[in-house]
Amino acid sequence: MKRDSRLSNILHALLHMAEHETRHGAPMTSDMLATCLSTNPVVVRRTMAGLREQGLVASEKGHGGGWRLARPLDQVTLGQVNLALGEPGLFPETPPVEADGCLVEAAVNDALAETYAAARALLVARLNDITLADLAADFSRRMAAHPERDRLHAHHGKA
Amino acid sequence: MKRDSRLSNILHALLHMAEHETRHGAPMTSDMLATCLSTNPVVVRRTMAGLREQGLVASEKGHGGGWRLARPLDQVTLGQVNLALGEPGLFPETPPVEADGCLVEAAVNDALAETYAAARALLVARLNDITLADLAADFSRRMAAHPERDRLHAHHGKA
DNA sequence: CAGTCACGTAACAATTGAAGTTACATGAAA
DNA sequence: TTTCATGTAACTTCAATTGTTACGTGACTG
Repeated sequence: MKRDSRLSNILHALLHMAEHETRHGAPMTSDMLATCLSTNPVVVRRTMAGLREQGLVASEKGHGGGWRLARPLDQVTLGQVNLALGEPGLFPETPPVEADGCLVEAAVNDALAETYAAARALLVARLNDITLADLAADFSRRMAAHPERDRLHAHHGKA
Repeated sequence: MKRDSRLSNILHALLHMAEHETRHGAPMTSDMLATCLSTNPVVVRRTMAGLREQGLVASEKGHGGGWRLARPLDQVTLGQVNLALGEPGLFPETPPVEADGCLVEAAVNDALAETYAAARALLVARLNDITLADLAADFSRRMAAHPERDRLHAHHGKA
C-alpha cells in the first residue's frame, strides 16, 4: 500500500473479488487480497471491517472462508465505499470553533465552510452516481479493446 | 497552530495584516503573526515565503520591517492564497501510474480522476470568486451587527 | 475430536509528513 | 555598530497512518 489513495485500492480489490467469486465460486482470503494490494492481511481485515459495517461485504471464517461482496455490483456505489472508508482525505474540516469572539475568524470560516461544502456535495453526488457495475463494464470495454493477452493481473503476485 | 486548516489560518492572518497596516501604517512582524496564530515566527516565515513567491505579500527587513500585502484586498482571491499554500489537503491524487497493465486499475483510476477533477474544479472556481475584500466586507457587516465591544482580537495574545 | 484454516482484535513498532525549535547568516534602520 | 527583523538550514517533536506480532474465536475437514 504505497502512495496510492485508499479508495482507489479498495475499488480495485472489490472488483477483483467479484471476478474471483464468479470465476471460482469461492471468496478471496485476506492473504490473497493483501498480496494483491501489496500490504498485509491485518490491514486488509481492518479496512474490510469498515465495509462490512456498511453491509457492502461479508466475511466467512474457516475453510473456504474469506471476503465476498454482500450485494450485486450494480447496488454498490463508489459513494458508499468512500463513506465506509471514512471519506479519506477530502477537505480540511473547517473548525466548528469560531466561538471565541474573533469576527474576522468567523467571516473566514463561514466562507470556507460554504465553499468546501459545495465541492464536497458535488463529489459525493458524483461518487453516488457510479456503481461497481459501471466500473466493471468499463473494464470489459477496455478488455475488448485489448484482447491480445491477459491484462488482468499483470502486476499482481511477486515473481 | 493547533488543529486548524492552513488556509483558514492564513486568511485570518492576512486580514489582520491589512487591518494593522491601515491602522498603524507599519507591517506586522513574524513575531506578531506567530502570537496571533499561536505558532512561532519561523513557521510564519516559511508559510509566508510561499505567498511571497506568488506575489501576494512582501517582506521588509530591519527596523520597521515585517509583512505587508503586496496588492489591494480586492485583487487577492482565496484561490490564489490556496494555490500558494500548495492546495493543502484537497484530494487524494489519483495516481498517474496505471501503466503496469491492470485494466481493472485503469478503469478505476480513470473514473476517480474524472470525479475528483470535477470537484476540484468547482472548488477552485469558487475560491477564485472570493477576494480578501469580500471577507473584509463580511467582517464589517458582522462588526456592525455586534457593535457592543471590540470583537476583533478577543482571543489573541496570552493574558 | 483434533487439526488446520481464516477471520477478529488488541497491542506495539515503524514510517511518514507536518509543525515546532534552535542556531546562525544577511540586510536595514537607528 | 548595535539592534531589529527576515532567510534558511538542520534538528527535534508530534500525530496519524500503516505495518507487524501475537493470540483468540469460529468453521470446516478428516
